[in-house]
Amino acid sequence: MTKRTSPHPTAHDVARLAGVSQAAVSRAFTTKASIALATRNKVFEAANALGYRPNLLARSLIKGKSGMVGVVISPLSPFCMAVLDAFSARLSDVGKHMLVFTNDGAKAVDKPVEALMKFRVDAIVLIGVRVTAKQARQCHEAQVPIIAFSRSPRNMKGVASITSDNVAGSEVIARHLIAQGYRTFGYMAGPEESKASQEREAGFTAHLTSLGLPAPERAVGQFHRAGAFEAARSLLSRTPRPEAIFCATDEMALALIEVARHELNLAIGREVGVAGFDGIEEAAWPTFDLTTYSTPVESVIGHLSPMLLDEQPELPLHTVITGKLEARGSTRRD
Amino acid sequence: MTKRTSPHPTAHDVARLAGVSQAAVSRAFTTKASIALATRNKVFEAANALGYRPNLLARSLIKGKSGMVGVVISPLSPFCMAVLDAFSARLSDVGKHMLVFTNDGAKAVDKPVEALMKFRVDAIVLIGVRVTAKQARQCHEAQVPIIAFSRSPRNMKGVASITSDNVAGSEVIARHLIAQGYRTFGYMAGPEESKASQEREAGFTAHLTSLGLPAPERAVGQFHRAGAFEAARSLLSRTPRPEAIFCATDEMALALIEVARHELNLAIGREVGVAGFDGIEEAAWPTFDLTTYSTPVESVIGHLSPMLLDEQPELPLHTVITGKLEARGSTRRD
DNA sequence: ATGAAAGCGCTAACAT
DNA sequence: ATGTTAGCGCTTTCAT
Repeated sequence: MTKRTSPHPTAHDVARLAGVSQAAVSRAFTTKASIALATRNKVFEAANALGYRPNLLARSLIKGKSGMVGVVISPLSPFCMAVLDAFSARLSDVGKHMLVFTNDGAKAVDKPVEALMKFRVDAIVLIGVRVTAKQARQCHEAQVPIIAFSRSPRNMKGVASITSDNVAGSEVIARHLIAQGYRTFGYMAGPEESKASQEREAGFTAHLTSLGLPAPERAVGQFHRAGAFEAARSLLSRTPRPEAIFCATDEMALALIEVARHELNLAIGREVGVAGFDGIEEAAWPTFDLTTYSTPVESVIGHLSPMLLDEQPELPLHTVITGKLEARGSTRRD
Repeated sequence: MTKRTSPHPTAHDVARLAGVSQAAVSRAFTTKASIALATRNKVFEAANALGYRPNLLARSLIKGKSGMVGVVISPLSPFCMAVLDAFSARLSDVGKHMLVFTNDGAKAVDKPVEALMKFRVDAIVLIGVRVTAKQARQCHEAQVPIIAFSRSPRNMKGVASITSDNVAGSEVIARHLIAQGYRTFGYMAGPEESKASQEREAGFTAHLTSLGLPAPERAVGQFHRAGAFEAARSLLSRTPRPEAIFCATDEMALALIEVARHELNLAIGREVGVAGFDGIEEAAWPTFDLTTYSTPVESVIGHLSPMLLDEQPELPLHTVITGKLEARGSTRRD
């Protein structure tokens, strides 16, 4: 078998070899098409001999949709990568495919989104990146649903969103920190324009002040390691030093732990409490043992999938995912 | 503007509005097509008003190639993720796109590869996954170049490959370990069928035995964290314990460090030397300070790109990338 | 420089 | 159940 002649044999080639019509070939490769078993077998045999593969581009052209989902993701974040992993697995389960762009964090993702539209993707998923309102409107007009996860403007026309319960989660962190005996606090923020960072700060601060405690010292860590190092140095060198520091992401919290330990020789937990947000794998590593408010990835994916499969883009517009406190050693004082 | 009527206006719609032929619209969107500036402007104006976007699926159908590169990647490895990041950036630079599949490590990736072929991807890149010889042959016959990076069988017809200099690098590690005063050794392997792990072990062992030293104790860590934990416990509890342990990947080395520190209370470097391979970011973190032989990602990408752009798939069949020893605290005895 | 016409490889009526 | 026909939205000769 496989004595191919052209690099990409067509349904026509197969039809000729099998002695059937080209349409029959099409049917043979379509589940639930009415075709006699005998013909189907003839077709498969011929197809096999030629190394035929249905051209999905042609199929997509007719169907008006490609079976591909566009993904734009900010590269360097571990949490986003975890979501991407899980999402990818989920997609192959339902026979869809992933057209992926990574985007340098800060700038808006209009260019990649534009490219995705030209490929007629069935939907666009934004992971940890922002899109402009203009672009969002265009997607809406083209009837391409766009779903933003994490760090995205809410209430944008045509953009569904999935987020962690930033406010509530941060309040849980605050409560936990206080229960552990810490009394003065710091907050390490992401970029100022990040909705997620704003909400986490708000939830954290609100709980503190509601108890008559002072608002946290703050520094901006930009959601990445380099920025977090800077911010950590700033936060940890204030006098008096905050007794516990809440970082807007685990990734930044990890960086802070390293600065505290290796540059300032502080005992994590006892001399300075550290908490993060997201629940990335590394947080659970014994080395870090980081207290965090974790957003279960499976839950994110669980909410994502129906939005992609259903034809109604109007179902759950803004979903908030409830996470869970993971109390660990980084907030243990003794 | 943008008073769209259909969700996906076609070149025909634009032509009608602009009062030109449909072919003119096509030319307007083609660089280096002969078209009068005036017409082009009329077309752009109309296109803009309608929210027209050329359908790349249709274009691909004609051209016989899609402008997409297929990527199959094993999910959980940090090193592979780093390569993916860099590769993605490089691809957008040249206007190509990435159709991504992740694959549960162990099993062969024939299914994803098959799917990619149906989308008429221009090339397939395998990152840390293996493909069967049969599948490779089929790609070759379909004239879809396939490029394997890391962990892939060499000398497979139609498969170009890029690998680290596993043997030489591991020898460098051995030499370094000996120079630091370690005399008995352990090796943590990946899956037995992994070419990369085999080569790293061979290079390491060969150097030791050439010096009359005993071959290393070994355990299999499977290239992932869970496996590495097991292997680490096994390796570290042998009597006598190896003075230094070389792990086939940084990821596994990190796990070993955690076991040594937190389960066995060993001082890394002084009581047990640890070295890895790859040069992932985490290795440089102060907490780990892991000695490793690093493969520069930029170099990988640098070799990958020409294979994708050139039309000759016959240029550099098997590329070996030279890395560099990063000597750090995890192999300092004092 | 521009339009008319012929496909790219496939699916989806419509016949039979 | 099967063949025939007409497109999907675009690029590309070929005329003009």
